[in-house]
Amino acid sequence: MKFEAATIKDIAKALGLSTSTVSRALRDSYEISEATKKKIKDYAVQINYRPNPVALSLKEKRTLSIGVVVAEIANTFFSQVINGIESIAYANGYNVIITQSKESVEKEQMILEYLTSRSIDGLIISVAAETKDFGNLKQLHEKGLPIVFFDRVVEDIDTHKVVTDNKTGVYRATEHLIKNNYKRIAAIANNANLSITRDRLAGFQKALADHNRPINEDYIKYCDHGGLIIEEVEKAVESLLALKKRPDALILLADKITTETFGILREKNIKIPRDIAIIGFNNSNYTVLFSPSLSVISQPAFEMGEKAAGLLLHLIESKRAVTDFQQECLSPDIIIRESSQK
Amino acid sequence: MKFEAATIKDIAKALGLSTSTVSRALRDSYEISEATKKKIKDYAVQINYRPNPVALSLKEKRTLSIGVVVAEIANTFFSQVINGIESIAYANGYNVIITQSKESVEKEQMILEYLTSRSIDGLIISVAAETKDFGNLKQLHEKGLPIVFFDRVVEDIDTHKVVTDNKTGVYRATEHLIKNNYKRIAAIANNANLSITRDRLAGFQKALADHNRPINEDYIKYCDHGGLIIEEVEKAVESLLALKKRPDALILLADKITTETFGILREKNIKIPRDIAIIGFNNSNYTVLFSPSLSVISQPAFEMGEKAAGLLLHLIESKRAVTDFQQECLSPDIIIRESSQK
DNA sequence: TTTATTTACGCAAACGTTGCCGGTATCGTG
DNA sequence: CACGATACCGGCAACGTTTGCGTAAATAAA
Repeated sequence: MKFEAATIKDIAKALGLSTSTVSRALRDSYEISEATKKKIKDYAVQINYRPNPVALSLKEKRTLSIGVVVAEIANTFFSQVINGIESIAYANGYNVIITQSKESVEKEQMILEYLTSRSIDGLIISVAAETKDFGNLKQLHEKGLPIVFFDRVVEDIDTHKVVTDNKTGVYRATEHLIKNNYKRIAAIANNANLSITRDRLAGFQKALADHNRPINEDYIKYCDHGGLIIEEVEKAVESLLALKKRPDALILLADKITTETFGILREKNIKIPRDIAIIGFNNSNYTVLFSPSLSVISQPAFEMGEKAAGLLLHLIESKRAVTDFQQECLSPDIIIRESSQK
Repeated sequence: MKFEAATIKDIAKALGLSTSTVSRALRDSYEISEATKKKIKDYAVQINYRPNPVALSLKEKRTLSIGVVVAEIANTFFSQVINGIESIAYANGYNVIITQSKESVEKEQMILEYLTSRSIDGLIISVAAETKDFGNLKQLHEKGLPIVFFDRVVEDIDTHKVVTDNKTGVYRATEHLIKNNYKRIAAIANNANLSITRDRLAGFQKALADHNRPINEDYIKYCDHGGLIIEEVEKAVESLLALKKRPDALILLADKITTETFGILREKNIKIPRDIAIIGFNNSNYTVLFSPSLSVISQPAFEMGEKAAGLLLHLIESKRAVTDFQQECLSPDIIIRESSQK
């Protein structure tokens, strides 16, 4: 099954002209007479001619498309970021290729392989939870591929980054729990590799320290796949519940972990917030419909996408190598609902 | 900022060979001596050579990528379908370009313009709610672009289609409401243009008829943007609530409409299911966490994606024009929870 | 009328790759 | 020793497009 489209050659042949004349006419060159231009343009419309972007890319060495790698598009946070990216990209004539790593280092590697072998002009990425070795990303960056990180950034690659102020966000959320008189606050975090995990835990521990609470390592659990595997969340929750001094509040440091923990606690018939209070990261607008309604730390996802795309386009279109990289840090919203107050 | 990658020419020049020799060596042609092959391959590894897919595409007239158009990736149903598509596509060496129409006919048009101007080998699409005129899709199809429809299909374009058995699903859901003794059952549907709207309403009306219930047009409301605009859902709900004979049950015929109606009713402090029962399409796994938990019609989304991708790849790779098109019809799951029974 | 300038177009190369058609050694066979 | 066969490699064209350069004809200036 073939899908043959009209080319500039077809037009040239049909009209007895050269391809260069046709090309120039379509681009409104002054070198072509009005009469010829009209003839060519009319015929182009008639046969519904579209320039071949593949040929253009080969010649211009650019594809006018940018690659986006997220953990999972079903995650509301990421889909909102993508919406932000698209809004800027489309407005500037760029297309967006969306891909998901599913938190897998192998899949991420595959995706990068495909995206970067010259089919994108730049990359916006939030790295997979599993990934420890950023050698290939670093290599791509050194070779000159414009990269912007968002959310989960790689600290030792020097480029633009867009993040939420995770530390402050978690600090305030923890403080909220403390002020509501919760005594034993535990945290379930994403993979310890991730920048967001470090920042969020830092906020958690600082809040505890500032309020003279002990920091107990037993009260911090990790889900290495960001909650993508339900069992790891179950294991984390159960090990917390099994503690002799059982926590009376949980702070959940990743979107998927938040909703899954909620589901697990309901399943176990543990009353929220009476038995255990919870607050956690989440960008879904469904959480208000939960029972009890869920207190969340919500990130300015759309804005993050816009910012990241803006920075990337700037990188792509700047003639000379950029050396002055910025780290945008946006404030999260803390939305207090029923799940975190008695 | 440039991102220059190694080419076959670079290898040829460095080793004093011709590009054709290098090309053949890399593809393990018998015409090249083992010694030369080794030299070339070693050097290729050393400079991290990757074939340029853009050049390949131009030459081979195929891109090994397929385009996917959905209404909104944030919609769980669509993201599950995408996961299904990806699983099949990747396994067959194809890449997937994900795009969203946001139910807008203009955006859909733009996307199709980009995707089809020779940068994809085939298309999987669920059309936007707004779209009435399928002329361009039809044209693309006639020109030979392999297309597979899923979910929202276009009846008068003859190609493979993958759908849920919407009529039966809604029939059974409506029957469930009837059996639970609900008397005045209303429906809120998506745009009347859509195939799914027709099928779902058909199931609704047949169930009513089969149980000797009157079919009242006032009890059917439409949201032309599939619930993407919250106000249209509010308007639909309010006009139903304003009826002298107010409905005691709602059946919601689109994913987004379901969750939004739920939110609106809660906002209005209308008790579910005491005041009004609801059941509706939705694929999110959060609905079980709602209060009350939500009864839903859930579609086999992942499987739909797999099927659609399989059919598309078959279309793409078949040598001769395919004329025998099939319509796969998968059964939905009806999950009864608290929101639809007293 | 001759010369200079403009107008309007064609030719060819290039982007990176593959494949067809060659060609030149080297080898084996008679 | 002559011949064909084989092994190994290069040249060229092509995919669709743009662009620098060349050039003929048409027009303007002298």
